[in-house]
Amino acid sequence: MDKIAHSECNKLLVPVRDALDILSGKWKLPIITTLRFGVIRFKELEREIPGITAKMLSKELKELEMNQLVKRTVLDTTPISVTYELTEYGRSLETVILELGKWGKAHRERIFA
Amino acid sequence: MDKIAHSECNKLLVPVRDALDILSGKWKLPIITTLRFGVIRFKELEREIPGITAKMLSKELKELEMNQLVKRTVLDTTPISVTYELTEYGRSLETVILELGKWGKAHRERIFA
DNA sequence: CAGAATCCCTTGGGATACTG
DNA sequence: CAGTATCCCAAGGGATTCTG
Repeated sequence: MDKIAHSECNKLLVPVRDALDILSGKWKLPIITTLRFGVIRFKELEREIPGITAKMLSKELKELEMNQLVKRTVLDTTPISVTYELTEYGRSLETVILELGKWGKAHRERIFA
Repeated sequence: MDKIAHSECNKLLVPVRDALDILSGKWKLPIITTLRFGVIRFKELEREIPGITAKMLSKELKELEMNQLVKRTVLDTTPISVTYELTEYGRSLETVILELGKWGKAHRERIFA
């Protein structure tokens, strides 16, 4: 257990934390997976994700947009409507989510057995 | 956006959440990556992970042990010492952590550019 | 040494009401 | 419709003290 180990350890840890932060929280995952189905309006998202409040939805979408994972589009209707969709980049999360799901599925089977 | 979509969505979501829960929190990741270096005693872990308190270390190790990721061994010394190590199963997390790290690294480069 | 117990503060997130 | 503002509560986690 030396200092070298630590600095290498941290080099690994920081990006892992970055990825984890993006997926963390109660609602990021439901929002992302719902957006996999296409271009969806705010209200529609709110209805599709049981239990979420407008406040949380708005806040999480803003974060996802800042991370370039989601694209926000304002439509000039009356009243206005706003749509959200995954960016091409956002879809790159699919791999890592699938990997998490694979491990989680195996884990679940192992623990309940 | 129909009901079918939702039930399939949830089938995916639950295991992903399971995996995420295991990695979540401030200290699980540092603990796991530190344990990659071998069999380590409680106090030594506490020293190796800057900022962690005994309370948090104890609590997180207990959770990891419950999930069969970590093995706890009590040594009959005076005073007693307790060692922790990753189980073979615990090492299976490496793949998913690496996957997260890969995405996180690319993301970091994308955002700061 | 290896923790458990206690106290306290900060953060995540819910409920409700309001606005352009 | 698409949010924002405010208030509030529960959980996560830190500091300190205590024990076998």
